[in-house]
Amino acid sequence: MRKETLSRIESAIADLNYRPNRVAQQLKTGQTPMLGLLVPSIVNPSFAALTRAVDIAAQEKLGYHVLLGNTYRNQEKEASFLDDLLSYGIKGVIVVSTQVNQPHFKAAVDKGLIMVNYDGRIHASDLAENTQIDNVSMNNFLAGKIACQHLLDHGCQRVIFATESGKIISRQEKIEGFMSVAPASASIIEGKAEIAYGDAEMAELGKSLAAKIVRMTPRPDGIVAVNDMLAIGLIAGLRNLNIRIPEDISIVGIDNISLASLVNPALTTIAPPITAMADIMVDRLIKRLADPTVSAEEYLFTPTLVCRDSVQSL
Amino acid sequence: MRKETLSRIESAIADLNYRPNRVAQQLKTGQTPMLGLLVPSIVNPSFAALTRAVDIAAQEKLGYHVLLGNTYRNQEKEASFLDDLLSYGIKGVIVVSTQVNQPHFKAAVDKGLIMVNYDGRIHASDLAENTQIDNVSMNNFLAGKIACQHLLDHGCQRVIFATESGKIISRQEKIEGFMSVAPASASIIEGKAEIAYGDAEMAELGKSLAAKIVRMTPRPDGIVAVNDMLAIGLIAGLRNLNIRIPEDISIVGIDNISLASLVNPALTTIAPPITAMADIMVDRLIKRLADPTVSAEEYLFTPTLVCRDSVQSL
DNA sequence: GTGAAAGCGCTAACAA
DNA sequence: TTGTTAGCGCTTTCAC
Repeated sequence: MRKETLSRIESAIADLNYRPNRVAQQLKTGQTPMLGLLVPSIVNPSFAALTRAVDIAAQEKLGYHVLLGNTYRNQEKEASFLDDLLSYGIKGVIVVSTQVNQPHFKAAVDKGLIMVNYDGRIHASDLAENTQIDNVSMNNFLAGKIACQHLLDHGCQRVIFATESGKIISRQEKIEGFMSVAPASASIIEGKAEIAYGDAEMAELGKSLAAKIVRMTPRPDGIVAVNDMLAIGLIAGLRNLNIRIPEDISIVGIDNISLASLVNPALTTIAPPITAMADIMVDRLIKRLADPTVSAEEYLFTPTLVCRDSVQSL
Repeated sequence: MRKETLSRIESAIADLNYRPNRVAQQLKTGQTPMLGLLVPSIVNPSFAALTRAVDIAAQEKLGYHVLLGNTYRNQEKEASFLDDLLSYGIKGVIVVSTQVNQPHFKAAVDKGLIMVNYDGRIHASDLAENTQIDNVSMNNFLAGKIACQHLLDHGCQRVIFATESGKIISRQEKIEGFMSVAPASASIIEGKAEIAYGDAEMAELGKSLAAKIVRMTPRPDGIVAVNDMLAIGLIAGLRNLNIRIPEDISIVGIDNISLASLVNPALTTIAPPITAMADIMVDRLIKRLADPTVSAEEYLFTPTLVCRDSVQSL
């Protein structure tokens, strides 16, 4: 166009203080720069950290905003959030720590939602084949294995795995990884948390498991906790019972939430690469939004050990 | 309408699997059931807790969704989020812990955004008069006063107030409340946190202040921390220096984040009534959205003491 | 290179 | 009580 025309337009824009109306834009094009993010509860520090990573990935590179949904592990809330996304014209959603092979998720996919599942709770292979949902998670087997191996390397003889009960796949895989290197005597200790979405229940469970652990004979000298919140509760509970950490018992968590560095002693843990994982999730969504024929895939990320002070030194 | 007509419509709805398109609805009516929420960082537990409270207030009662914006204390991000809200047609926003008398906020209000400020950083009186922004915060003076009084009641003789430096109004008021009941010898100890939006910097500051505190003569026996994260850092730092909490030094925080009950010893703190505060904020937004002539007001909420284990018993 | 017009899916006002 | 239509602000196609 002629630069004269351009400047005429630009002055009109300035004159009228014109801002394009995205709603009209969206009505016309069917596109909106938003993504949905469905988490059990934003108050859980590990979901908060993931939310930040997703927000940055979406916003920084693509100018997309993230519409957050808390499910509080309530199926109706899940279903209604998915419906709302669709009616807002938002077509991409990341679903966190939830079993996405349930009917309401399938229905949403059928209605056109592009979905990626983070930290899925069913076998990824089942997922991709049947449901066209991407799966992104850390290699949980490896996480359990690295954690256990670290304890063994630091002289632990009697290791156990502490977890909430319930057979979701990520827990199962962590346990298998743990068992793959643990001595035959190793055992699993578990209990049921009150509610499964909040922020403190997992730590409360840790406190109650601590009481069980001190009564074990022989007493364990190394614990892998299924996640950091549980590990933090374990530390608090064990210290209350006059167990020294790490002198008497070493503890390794999984997740590397920011709190891990703040507790006393600072928690040694296994860290998933959340920035990279968030990047991939947003990428996949954008890619499949642009071309819905792209098929779902599985992405497995390698976790790393973060050494702090909750494991006895050599 | 005739019930016959109604059923004809309903069967058509079912037939076509009809779902109203909110985007078109919004284009027509100019209304959308969404609110903006601008926080420094969702990873900070106290903002996460507030976000949950706002989400519940908006969703449960009104079916509104919340669009979350993280500013990371970056003015450009603030301004661009406000612009985005406007272009999405979202007209109500809650701005958290930010100085809303800055030009980009005023500009957004001029363009039609209805704003409420939570935990504002300027005098509420300045705000309401000039800018048509509601102000909702806890009575910070009272928080500081209650905290200090609790220490005195439990036999502390040499109390200090620990804070990040910088003269924002909420800090100032907490200090004034503290001073209103503290003995003349009481002092303020402060330091600069590295970054002001994250999750761990405040706790790091606490650790570094701990070193200063042990060197004070006479050594304090009671500390009010400006917020819980600082208090938690203080506890960690002081324990590393072999100070016993609460036997040697008692500590009171402010905020009552969920972590407060998890640290060792569990933190005694001052709790703002965030559910009630979130309810009022959403209410105000809805009310003023419906009738923009309603003028801005200030709401001051009374905090309560939550006793745990970080203050010596009598 | 520029301007005009149709239409996205809905609501609200009006006509039948 | 029911059916029709204009128009929200944009993008896209087409005519000029």
